[in-house]
Amino acid sequence: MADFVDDKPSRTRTPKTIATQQQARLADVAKAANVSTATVSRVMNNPEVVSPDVKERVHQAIRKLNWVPNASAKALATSRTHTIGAIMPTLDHQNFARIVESLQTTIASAKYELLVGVTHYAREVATHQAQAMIERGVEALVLVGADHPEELLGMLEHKGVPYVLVYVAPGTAPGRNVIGYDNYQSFVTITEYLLDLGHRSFGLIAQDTSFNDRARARREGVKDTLAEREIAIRPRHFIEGAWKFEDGMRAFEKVMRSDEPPTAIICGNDYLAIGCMLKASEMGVDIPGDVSITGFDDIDLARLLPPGITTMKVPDALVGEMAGRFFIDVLQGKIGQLGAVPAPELIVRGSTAQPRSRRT
Amino acid sequence: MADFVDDKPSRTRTPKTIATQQQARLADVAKAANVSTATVSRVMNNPEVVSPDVKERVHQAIRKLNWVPNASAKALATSRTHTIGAIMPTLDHQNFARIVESLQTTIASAKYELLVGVTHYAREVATHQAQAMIERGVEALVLVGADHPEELLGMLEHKGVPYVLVYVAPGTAPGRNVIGYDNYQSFVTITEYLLDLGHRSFGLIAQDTSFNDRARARREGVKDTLAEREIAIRPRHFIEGAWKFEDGMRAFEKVMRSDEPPTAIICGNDYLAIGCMLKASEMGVDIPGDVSITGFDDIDLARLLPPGITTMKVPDALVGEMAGRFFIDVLQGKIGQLGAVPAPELIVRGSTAQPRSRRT
DNA sequence: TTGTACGCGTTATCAA
DNA sequence: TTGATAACGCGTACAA
Repeated sequence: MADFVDDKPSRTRTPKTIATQQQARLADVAKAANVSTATVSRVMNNPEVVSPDVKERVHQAIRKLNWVPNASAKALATSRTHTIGAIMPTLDHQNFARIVESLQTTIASAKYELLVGVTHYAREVATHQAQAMIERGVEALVLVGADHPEELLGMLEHKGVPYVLVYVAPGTAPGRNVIGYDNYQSFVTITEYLLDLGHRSFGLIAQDTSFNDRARARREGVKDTLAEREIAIRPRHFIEGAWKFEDGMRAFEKVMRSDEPPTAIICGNDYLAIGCMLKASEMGVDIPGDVSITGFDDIDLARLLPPGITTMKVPDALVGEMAGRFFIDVLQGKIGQLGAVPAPELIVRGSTAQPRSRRT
Repeated sequence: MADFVDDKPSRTRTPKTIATQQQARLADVAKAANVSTATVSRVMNNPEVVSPDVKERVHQAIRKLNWVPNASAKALATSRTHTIGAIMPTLDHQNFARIVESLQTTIASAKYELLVGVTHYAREVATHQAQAMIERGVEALVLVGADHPEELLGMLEHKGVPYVLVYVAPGTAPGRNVIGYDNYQSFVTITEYLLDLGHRSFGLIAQDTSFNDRARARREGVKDTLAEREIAIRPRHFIEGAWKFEDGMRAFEKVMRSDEPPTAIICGNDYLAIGCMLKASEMGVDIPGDVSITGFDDIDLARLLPPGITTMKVPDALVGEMAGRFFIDVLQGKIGQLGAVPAPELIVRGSTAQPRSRRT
C-alpha cells in the first residue's frame, strides 16, 4: 500500500454532457503542473502570491490541457454566481431593448453576465421567471414597474437579492429601490402644455393598463389635470389598447371620425403618436392644423418624422447603466446609492399648435 | 459516542452571500421531513417512485423551510446548466431584438434560461463573451454571422456545445449549423428587380462591412448583378457606414447632391431606406418619381410609411424559434434537424418605379 | 510560498 | 420504496 494510491480514481461517474471529449479539471492541471490544486486556484484568483516560475508552469499546463474553469463549481464553492437578471415586458420596444443593452454592457465590465426574460406583459410570467432566476442564484434583478406580487418582492428581500424596479417614480413604491421618473407628473406636464396652448377638447390613446402601473399613472396624470379645469375626456375619445404603430393608426381614425373630434390627442407613447401621424396624412387630416398630437419617450423617429412629434425625452440607456452600476457597487460591498434619473423633458416639435378656434 | 454525532456540523464556513438569513438546504428539508437527502431529491426529480405520504411530508417541509434548490449545485452534480447563450451585435435593431425575444420564449418552455451578450458589432467582444459563456457552461449558443475566429468555433465543437450561426445562408459555412437566408441572392433579386424596371444608374447605401459578412454578401450581390450588365456604381454613389435612420439621411443627401445622381438607391436595410425617404421629403425629392429606394428586412415602418418601402421580408421571429427548437431537440438527445427558413420575399411597394427616362 | 483536507448543495450508485 | 455515501469541480482555512 504505497504510492499507487496517489491520485484520485480519475472519474467514476460517467459525465452527462453531450461532449465527445473529457473536459480537464483543475485537478488535472495541478497534476500536469506538478503542484497542488490550491496553487492552481491561486494562479487564477490570487496570482500575486504565487512565485513566477510556478505560475508559468501552471499556465502552460492550462494551455496544454485546454482547461476552462467550471463556473458551476466555482459558484457552489463561493456562493457567487456572477449573474444578474433582467425581466422585460418585451424587447420590441426601443426603450426596453436599450435598457437591456446598456445594463449588459455595464455589468460586463465587472464580469457579470445577464440573464434575460421576456414576459409579453403577463404578470404571472414575470413572477414565474423571477422565481426561476432566483433559483438560478442571480445576484441582482431588474424588474419593470411596481406591479409585482408582494410575495415576490418579499422573497427577494428575504433572500437578500438586491433588485431595482425600473420605470417607477421615486416615492411611488416606498422602501423599494427604483429608477425612474414620475409618469404621472410627466403627463401633467404634457397636459398643461396643451391647456396653455388653448386646447379644451382632448383625446387620449393609451396602452393597456392591466399589469402596467406606468400606463395607469400616465392616464391619471392627464385626467386629474383636466379635471382641475373641469374638463373630461369623452369616452369615445379615450382609447386603451396595445401600443404599436398600427394601434395608434386605428385609434386615431376612430377618434377623428367620431362626432366632435378633439383638438388635441395625447398618446401614451411615441409609437402610438407616430401611428396617429401616419393615419392623419392618410386621411388628409392636418397636424397640427386640425389636431395636435403628443407622444412620450422621444424615440429616434419622433424627431425625424416631419413635422416632428412633441414628446417627453426619457433617459433609457441611463436607466440600464444606473441599475448596473448600483448592482456592481452593492455586490462589491459598497453602499450603493441609487441616484435620481433626470426628469423627463418636454420636447416641443411640430405636432402641436394652438387649436384652430384660438388662432387669429 | 452516540446520538450527538447525528447531524452534520451545520455550517463551518461562513456564507459569502449578502443574505441576512440562512438559506435552507436540501439536507435541512430531509431532516425536517425525517427522510434521507436522496428521498428529497427524488421528490423533486422523480416523484413517481416515492410513496404519497412521504412525498407529502417532504413537500410540507419544503414549504415550511421555504427551500429553493440551488441551481449551481444541481448543475455541478448533473453537468447540466440549463442555460443557453445568445450574442447579438445590438438590441437596438428590431430583427435582433426579435430573435432574442422569440428564442427566450421558445427555450423557456423547456425550462432553459437565456444569457444575452451585446457586442456593439465588435468581433473581439463577441469572441470574448462567447468564451465567458462557455465557461459558464451554456449548453448551446447563438451567434450572428459567420465572421467568427476559427478557434472559437473549434472550441465549441471540441466542447460539444451545439451552436447556431444565424443570418448565415445555408452553404456559406459548410459543416456549420446555420439558420438564415442567402443575403447575396436576396440582393441579386432586388437588383434584378430594379434592372427590370429599367434602372441603369445605381447608388448603394450599406452598413459597415467589417465583422459583418451579411453586409458584405449583400454588397457583392448588388455589384455582381450589375457587373453582369456591365454596370458599376460610381464611388461617390456608394456609401458604407452605420445603419440607422440618420445615417441613411446623410448618405441620401450626399448621393443626391452629387453630379448625375442615380435613378435607384439600394439600401442595406430598412432603417437606411427610411432615412432616405425622410431626407427626400425634406429635400423635395420625389420618391419614386425622382429616385427609387429599396430596403431590406421589412420592419413595421416599411409598410406604414407612405408610399411604403419596397423591401425583402425576412422571418426574424422564426429564426429565434427555430434555433430554440433545434437546441431543445439536440439537448434532449434527439437528432435535431435544422430546417431551412423560408427565403426572403420581395415586397414591392410605392418607393420604386420605372426611371423617369423610361416612362412615357 | 505551497500543500492538505474539507465544505459548497446537489445527484446518483448501490445496498437494504 | 428508502437510506448511506461517494462523486461533481472548485475555493480556502490551516498547517507546513
